[in-house]
Amino acid sequence: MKSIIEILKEHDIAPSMQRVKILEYLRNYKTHPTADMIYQALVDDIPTLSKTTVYNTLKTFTEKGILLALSLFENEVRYEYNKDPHIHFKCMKCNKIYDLNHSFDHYNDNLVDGHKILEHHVNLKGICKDCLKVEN
Amino acid sequence: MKSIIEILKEHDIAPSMQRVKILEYLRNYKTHPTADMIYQALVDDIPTLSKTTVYNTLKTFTEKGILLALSLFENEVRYEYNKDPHIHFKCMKCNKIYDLNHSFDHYNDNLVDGHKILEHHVNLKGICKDCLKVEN
DNA sequence: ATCATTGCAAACACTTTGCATACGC
DNA sequence: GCGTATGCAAAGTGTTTGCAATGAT
Repeated sequence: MKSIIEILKEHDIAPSMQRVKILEYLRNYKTHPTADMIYQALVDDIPTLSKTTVYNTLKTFTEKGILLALSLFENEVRYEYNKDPHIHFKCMKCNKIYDLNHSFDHYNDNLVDGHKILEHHVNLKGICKDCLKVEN
Repeated sequence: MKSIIEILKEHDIAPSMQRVKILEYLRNYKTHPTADMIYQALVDDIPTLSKTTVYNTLKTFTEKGILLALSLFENEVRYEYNKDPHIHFKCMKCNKIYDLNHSFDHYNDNLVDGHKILEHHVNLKGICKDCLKVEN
């Protein structure tokens, strides 16, 4: 597996402690965290960490194409590292967000009603496998 | 066409000037406005209108099922009245949001990877018909 | 020494809350 | 008159900005 530092360099980003830890976190935990969740997770490890740095870093990563910024179902931005085609599913009970590996080429490079489609985001909502178990 | 007051009563909402105007606006202008856009559009007509009332009203309408609150592509909530099945398309150039009448029953009442799907939101992004014309 | 990154504090934008006033039946 | 809707002001979130201190080469 490629090292975090390699990935940063490939994207023309100078490695720093904070940047490495943040990207590492996003690569390890595919939980679509918010900036605040990332901050909370890392501040024990880097006590001087500031939220500003987290925001700056996420912005840089997103601009350079390492991360994807998601507006899923609520009014907050979530970030993810995974770039493989997939869709999102959010459980209405436990609020967990799952990646589903349903590729969805339906609209790729296509014209729909005369509009040129460049991206598509499919967000599903319902009750997840685990919560269904608890219900029954 | 059903009157706004009828619709309100059907949903157990006491009609008031503000409520009527807000729902009227959303029924007439299918632009997926934010709370602020609605406020700006109506404040000339109702000079005493407050944003709190707009927020309260949108919340009530959403809870009672008259409106749908959308987290489309940015970090802000947009509201729509239209409940027919459709998907959203946002132009990356002019930022306009279109409704596309592609019903999308693909995932309806379905289990995907063991999760029970209750809602789906399909958001497309690209260049709209009009902006394509300007480009060429 | 230079240039970029970090991080505090303050500003900002959007939304919610507390509460007194006003309205409608 | 009573109960609800309204709207001001203040508080609460999530995020951005200005800028001085720090860090890396």
